[in-house]
Amino acid sequence: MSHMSQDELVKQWESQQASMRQLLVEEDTEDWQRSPDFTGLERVGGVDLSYIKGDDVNACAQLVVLSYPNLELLYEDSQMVTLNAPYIAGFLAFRETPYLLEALQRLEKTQPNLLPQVVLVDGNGLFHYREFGLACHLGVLSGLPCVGVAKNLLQVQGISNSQQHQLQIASLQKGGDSFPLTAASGKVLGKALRSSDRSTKPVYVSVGHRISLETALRLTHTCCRYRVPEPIRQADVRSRVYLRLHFPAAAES
DNA sequence: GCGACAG
DNA sequence: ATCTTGTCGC
Repeated sequence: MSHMSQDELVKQWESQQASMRQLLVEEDTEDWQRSPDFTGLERVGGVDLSYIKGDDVNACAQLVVLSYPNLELLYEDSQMVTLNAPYIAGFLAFRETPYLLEALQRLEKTQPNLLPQVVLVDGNGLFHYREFGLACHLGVLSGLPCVGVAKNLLQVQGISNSQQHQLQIASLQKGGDSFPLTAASGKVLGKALRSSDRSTKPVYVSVGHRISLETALRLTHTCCRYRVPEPIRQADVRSRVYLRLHFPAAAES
């Protein structure tokens, strides 16, 4: 395994994505998802990894669980991890998923009553080269409903950061406004969402697993106090604080 | 060769 | 992802 070239590794990974892709569920499967006000939804998870500058292998994996709809912290877990896989665009999941899964498993083992009913993931879901981004990967392996929320546009399947795209962004008037991200095939892979009235730059929402795009969009919007939805923002903030606390010297060299 | 490249 | 201070506005 360690003698594999990056070329062979990528082929291996592509094949794994293709097989897991068949297990993906792109529709609502939960009762709360059908409710106009998400009645029955009480816990939303957020996951993220924070990195140390100039360090390719040490990172902090973070899971938070917030109450819904008040978005108050119910649970958090920070864990230093050693990364095995390199970052290659289109294969982020192979780098990060193992540690996010471990965090979910620790929670399931110790306080199963706090398991999130849906997880917001820092990265794309279906909006991906092969329609199987990090949020899909984590969703299929955990079995939990997942939503992908990316902060930057991934230019895939004919979708590009063109003048047309910029005009569409400019046309978003208020928080909750959105426009579809349509692949060359005609399939809508995700939506660009103006997440709050104050933010100009949209976030890119896509289906991870066991949720429809419309529901994913509505959920993401209702989780936004700022541009980045609160579960992901909290995971990001708290994992950074953890690194500062445990690796204060990591700011040198 | 040039531009893109989630995190 | 990470590097970083100030600045403008409410």
